[in-house]
Amino acid sequence: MVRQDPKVHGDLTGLPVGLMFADREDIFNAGLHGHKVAGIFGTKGDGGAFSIVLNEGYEDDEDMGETIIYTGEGKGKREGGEVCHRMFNSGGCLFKWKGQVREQATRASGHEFQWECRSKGKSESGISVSPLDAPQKNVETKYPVRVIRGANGNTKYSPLQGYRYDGLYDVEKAYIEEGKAGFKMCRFHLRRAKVPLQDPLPTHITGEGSSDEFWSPDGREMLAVPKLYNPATQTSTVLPRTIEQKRREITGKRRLPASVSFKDSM
DNA sequence: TGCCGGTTCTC
DNA sequence: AGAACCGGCAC
Repeated sequence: MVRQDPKVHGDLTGLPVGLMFADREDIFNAGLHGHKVAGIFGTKGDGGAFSIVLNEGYEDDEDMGETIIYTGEGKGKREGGEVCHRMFNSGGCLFKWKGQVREQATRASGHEFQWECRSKGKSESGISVSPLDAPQKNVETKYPVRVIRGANGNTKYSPLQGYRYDGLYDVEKAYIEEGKAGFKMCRFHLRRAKVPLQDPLPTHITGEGSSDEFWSPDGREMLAVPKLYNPATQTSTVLPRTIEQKRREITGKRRLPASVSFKDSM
């Protein structure tokens, strides 16, 4: 298997906008994103992040298509020096504390532990965000980041299954702010890059996700069915019919707000 | 939904 | 060694 170097700023050859991936492993094997779990790949030393995966890991995320507010994890130190921070798959309720993940996670379901963390971990000096501060470097270097959206997202810009490469975004701002769970969070304002000229952002026709028409990756026509990339063969194929059914199942489980209307999605 | 094993990267 | 927007399966 030929895996492209993920430590490249910008597009990768043969991986156009709109291309779908089955899971994080395929994204990794293609070289589009250099981590199998983490959402941000790249460090300050790399000149900034190379790519990010947007998959609704944090409740503070806001995805507006052309613009994105991406929320990295906040981390703070308590007075005693213990480090506590919010875990990515937590729904904002679980915490990791001095390696005692499970036990503390259970305790963290109560308000007391949350308060203990948030109240003691506020000082700016106590905030450690590496490597989540990588996008701050992108603001300086102007390097865009590759954005991959996952199906856990809850907007009309999210794929209905798997993951999709949505092209390059510029990092306009990067700062630290207190998130909804009371932690200092790294927040990045992303805007879809104009240069180089990119294919249109793949978007559902309806806000309900009842249609799966995406823009084609190479042209300007609409595709009835998106293409799935196989890193092993380095080929992309139209998704088979059986997955079409699965897609409908996923569609039924989507948590799109009732306020989303057809008009909103245009 | 919750628990837990596993992989890759960076320090 | 520690941390990260997985993935799978049990309950």
